[in-house]
Amino acid sequence: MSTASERARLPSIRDVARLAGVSHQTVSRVLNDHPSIRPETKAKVLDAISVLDYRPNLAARALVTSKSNMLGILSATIGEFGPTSSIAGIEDAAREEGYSVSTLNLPATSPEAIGNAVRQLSREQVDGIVVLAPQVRVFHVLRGMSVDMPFVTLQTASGSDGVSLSADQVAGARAATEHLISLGHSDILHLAGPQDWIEAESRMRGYLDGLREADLPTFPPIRGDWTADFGYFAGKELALRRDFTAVFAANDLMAIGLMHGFRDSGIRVPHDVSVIGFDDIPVAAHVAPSLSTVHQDFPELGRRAVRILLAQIRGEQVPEFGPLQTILRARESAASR
Amino acid sequence: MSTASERARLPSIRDVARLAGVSHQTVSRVLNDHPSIRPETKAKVLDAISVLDYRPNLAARALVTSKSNMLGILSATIGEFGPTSSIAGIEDAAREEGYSVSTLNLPATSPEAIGNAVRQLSREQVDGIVVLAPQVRVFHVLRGMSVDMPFVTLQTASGSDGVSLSADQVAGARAATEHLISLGHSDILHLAGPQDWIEAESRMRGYLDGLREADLPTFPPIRGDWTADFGYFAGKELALRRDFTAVFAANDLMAIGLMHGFRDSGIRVPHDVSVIGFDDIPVAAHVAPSLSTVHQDFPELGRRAVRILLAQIRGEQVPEFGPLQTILRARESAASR
DNA sequence: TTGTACGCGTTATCAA
DNA sequence: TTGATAACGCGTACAA
Repeated sequence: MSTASERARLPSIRDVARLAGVSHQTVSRVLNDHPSIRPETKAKVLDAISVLDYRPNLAARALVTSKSNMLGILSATIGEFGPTSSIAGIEDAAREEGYSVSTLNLPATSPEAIGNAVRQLSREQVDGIVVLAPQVRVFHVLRGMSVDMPFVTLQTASGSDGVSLSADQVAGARAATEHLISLGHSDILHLAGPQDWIEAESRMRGYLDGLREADLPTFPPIRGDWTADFGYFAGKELALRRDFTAVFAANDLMAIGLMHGFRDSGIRVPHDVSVIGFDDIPVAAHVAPSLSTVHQDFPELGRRAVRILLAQIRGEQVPEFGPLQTILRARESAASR
Repeated sequence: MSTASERARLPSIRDVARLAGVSHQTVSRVLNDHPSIRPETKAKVLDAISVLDYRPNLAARALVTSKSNMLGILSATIGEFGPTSSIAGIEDAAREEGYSVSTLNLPATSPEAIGNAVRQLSREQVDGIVVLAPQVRVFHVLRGMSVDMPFVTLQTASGSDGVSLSADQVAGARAATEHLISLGHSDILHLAGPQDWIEAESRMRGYLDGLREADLPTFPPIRGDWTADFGYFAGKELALRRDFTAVFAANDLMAIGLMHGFRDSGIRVPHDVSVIGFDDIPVAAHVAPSLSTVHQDFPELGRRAVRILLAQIRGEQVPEFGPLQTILRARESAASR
């Protein structure tokens, strides 16, 4: 039985050097692919490394280089499908590039909380931060506090000149709206996301653009909170006014709740009212009626964010991505009048 | 405009010492709450710290203490609701205790992949690991390779003597089964999770226990993959045999897909067949018919894991938690015959 | 109660 | 191509 106190010290670069019969500095050069090193020396060193199962101490390396090979994720989402999928993409892409990932969930979106979070991440020496904080205010606070570190936001706020990217939410929302229009609907409501959310704004804009283009009347949006529960209550409320034949919900969860509310109020979807959502969550195709929605590739978004961030960190040319395509998935919940 | 090259060096412990007129060691003592230090000295130091906005360099600290104040999460799940919610709980609890969190998604469950992942985390000097790798084989590999670090698994494999915890899956599954029995069903199928998954085994055992207790016939389980798509195809298949009146699906996603498959086959839920799921995902209450299921508190699971892990790391008494309660949520999809 | 000297494991600099 | 030496910022041991 080995106890903690007996635990042997891990081999250091000097142990490797001793075994290989070189200086520790030569070992360091091998580790960092330094060009000028004789092949046979390199072989000896690599040999010693594998014999000792040596692994460089990342803390020591971070100390001297003041680079941690670590990326931070600053997240202000609770566990929704989209952001969660993007985070997986971020982590995978980062690991592929040899970076580890430190995740931090914002407890609040107050400027102080954001400041603390960034400071914490900076204390951890992360080389860059990916921000998944879809609230507009987080975005502004971040810009205001002049973070001394490269960072990328996954959502594009309007008028942002910083580096950021996103799927083309506006186009997707517009496609959803146009789909409803093409089915013959002219009185289309929008069940929007919360006031402060960038995505909510984009999707609402797409909705407004679509209607305006078709010279159709717009309605003041209903402000939701992304949850299915809210959608349900909205459905019950909307059942009392019947001045519409279709609803575009800003996400699938609200759309599913909405259909439930309609169902409980005797409104049949799509017979009486058509519904379309956004995100294409895994159950969208399986609810009754199956939910028309707009698909987007969340993990790819995360991967792109990492590529941009790493380019910034390394001082390389920042890649230009076109907007990530969204795909309309027409299903049963939206039908012609 | 300040460029990277001009970026000032962050203040070090010596800068603080100089400003406070003490030695860097005294500053260190203040930072670590050393008992013997004169209040006025401490005040001077704290003052200097705030003037300089000094923050200790974590890499340097990690180097000298060989503790990183960082926890690792080893995850082998793709983005399902349960594990994702638990991860959020882990992160929050860890941050509250002053630990940062490094997440690593397993690309595969092969022994090599697991070994690499653990080594990577150990290179990062994490002080402990929370394992969310619900596959039995991951569990075994981990036990076999004698990890030189404290670790906790979120799932309890049968016969495990290591530290681990989980909600009482067996009891929950049994409650689900008994619910169906109490509704008058006697021919109850089980749509199980994948062979290798600990949760799948537990839920199946609960199913079997429930039926055996009631002296009812058991059926060979159908092995699914947790996805709604699989549930759908299972529904279409099962529609061809009508030797059952109820199905217990091992998770909500499969249950929802299953109901879809039944619907497409002309089988009405719950009129012809009752269905019950597991997990209580956010849409469960809103699909049609609303899905009976078993609720569990995933974030709390994560928090408990952190508490256990930290106790191990600190050499404290490891807290004993009772099994996390599961709660039956009876809804429309399961009805009496 | 405080300070000095040293070492943690690595990379950078300069000389050989 | 290689090696000696000096940092990096902090905590620990010991001395004052």
